[in-house]
Amino acid sequence: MTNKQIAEILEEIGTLLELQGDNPFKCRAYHNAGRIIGALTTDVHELIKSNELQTIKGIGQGLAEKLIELDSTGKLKFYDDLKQSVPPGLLEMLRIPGLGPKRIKIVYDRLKIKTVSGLKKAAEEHKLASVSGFGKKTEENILNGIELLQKHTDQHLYSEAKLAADRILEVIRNQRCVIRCDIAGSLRRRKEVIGDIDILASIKKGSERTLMKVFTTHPDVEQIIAQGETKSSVLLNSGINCDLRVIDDIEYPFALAYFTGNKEHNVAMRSLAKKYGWSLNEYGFSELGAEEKRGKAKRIVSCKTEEDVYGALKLAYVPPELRENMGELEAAHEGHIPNLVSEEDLRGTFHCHTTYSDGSNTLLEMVGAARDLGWEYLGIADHSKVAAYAGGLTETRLKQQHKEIDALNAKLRGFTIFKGTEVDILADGSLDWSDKVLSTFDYVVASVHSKFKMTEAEATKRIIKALKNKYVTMLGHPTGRLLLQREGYPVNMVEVINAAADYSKIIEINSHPFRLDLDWRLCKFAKEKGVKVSINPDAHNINGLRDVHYGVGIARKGWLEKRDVINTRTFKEITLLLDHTS
DNA sequence: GCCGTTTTCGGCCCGACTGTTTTCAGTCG
Repeated sequence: MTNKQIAEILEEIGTLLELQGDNPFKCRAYHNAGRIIGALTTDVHELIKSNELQTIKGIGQGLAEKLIELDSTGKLKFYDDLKQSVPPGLLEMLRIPGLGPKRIKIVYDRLKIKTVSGLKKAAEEHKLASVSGFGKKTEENILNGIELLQKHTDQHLYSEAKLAADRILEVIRNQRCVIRCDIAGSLRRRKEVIGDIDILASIKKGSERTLMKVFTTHPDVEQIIAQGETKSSVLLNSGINCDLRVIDDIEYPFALAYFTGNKEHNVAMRSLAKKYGWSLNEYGFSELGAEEKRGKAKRIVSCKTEEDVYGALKLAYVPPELRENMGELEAAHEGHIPNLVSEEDLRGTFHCHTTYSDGSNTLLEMVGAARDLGWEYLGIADHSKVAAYAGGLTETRLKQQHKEIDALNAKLRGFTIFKGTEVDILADGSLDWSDKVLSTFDYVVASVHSKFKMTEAEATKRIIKALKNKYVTMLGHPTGRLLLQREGYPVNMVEVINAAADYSKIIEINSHPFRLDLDWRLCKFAKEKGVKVSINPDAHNINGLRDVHYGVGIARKGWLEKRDVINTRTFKEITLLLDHTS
């Protein structure tokens, strides 16, 4: 059993105990343990073998015993019993914003409601308001919450979908009958949020059934939705739908382009083909007017790769990320496709938390992980003092952290740790650190973490006031939608970016879900205004560092060129950029 | 559940907000 699987079980135990109304500190102990195990770099199995499990802070005797049972038998009786006693629908109900374990327990105990649909019905029939502690407004909020939940239920983060898809792809690719195989669809275009996974494979003739069998019996498959010779659909245990399509190799580049999309890009490609007197579909180019049926139309242009398909239309290759019919075809025609940011370009990142505040890895561990990624620097930005919920630093702790950073920097060769902070922008737009404290940082990320129900004008004013502070380098998670399935505060990003340009501030982009489409447009506008962006994962552990690869910065690289992103510059240039804080 | 200890039991993160109450509980970050 992997650490990640163990971590998920511990987290779930914590949640189930909450739903049972167990001691909140006990619940927290399980959640803590889950987080800790999830961030470990050593396998739990190894720790058990070397008898070191209980040396980890947060793992005591009780948890150690459970982990040993889990490790040796692959099962945990305590967990299985717990699952039996809590209806699975209650876990689903927890995902409704504004509804927590206490109130779920109340509706379950009093009204015997154990599913989201049951809850919805009860709210619609105003049965909830009769329960003490519930009122009209709560009913409305629950209904709104359910609507929001259902709207996003079929959406998945790029990072999660990519991991799930890679596991399938690896198996398919290794089949002897497979000639070529790729991820297509929105996942290939690296959309921040995707609906389902599309996989395309070309195979040797006659092996369709074999491959479909391999696909539908993959260990990650939870349910087969459809199984045919050219297309099969499954539901993965990650909750994501996955389609596999099989085609002849000669059609591969056309099919790959077709199934990658997006739709608007495909339409534009087809109308361009028309200008050359051709018709383009997922099987190839054919003479206009001769597109009776697949295989019958004469293939008039032979293409081995997607590059050939674009080339046939006198276009430079368009990277999947840009295929949105947002001007990329014109750019490809003129040979102006931008030099996009890639993972290899990243030299470091600025928004990282450690155990000094709410991170789950130590400074040293974070630095080690960054070096393993081949980076040249890491910026540490732990929370400021008002963020007590996130273990915000006191000035004493801050001094201690700076001392530790200085000592490490003195030892490290070819690597630099930057002293940063994620300072709270307080309700009135002032900052949570004094100018004196702010002057001790290499850079300052300023973020809003409180009073989310602001009007757009209030939020914008608050942020712009913070940007005026001469010590602020960067605006943290700017678009104000902090969490999955939860509304944040509206911000007038046009005004904010204009202010960022006026005060030469950097705008951070990162992988917070459901605000990423906004970030994409934001990046484009920022570029036009000459505002630099910084690709930051808002990492809370060493695994989070890698999220930068999945985050908007890379995922939706869009028109972002290397020169527009500070993290991709050489170390020397970054220090220059940071200089304006001093 | 864990942790730390003046060692076997008491404390465990806190402030804002909301909607329900009539002084507070639940939820959130």
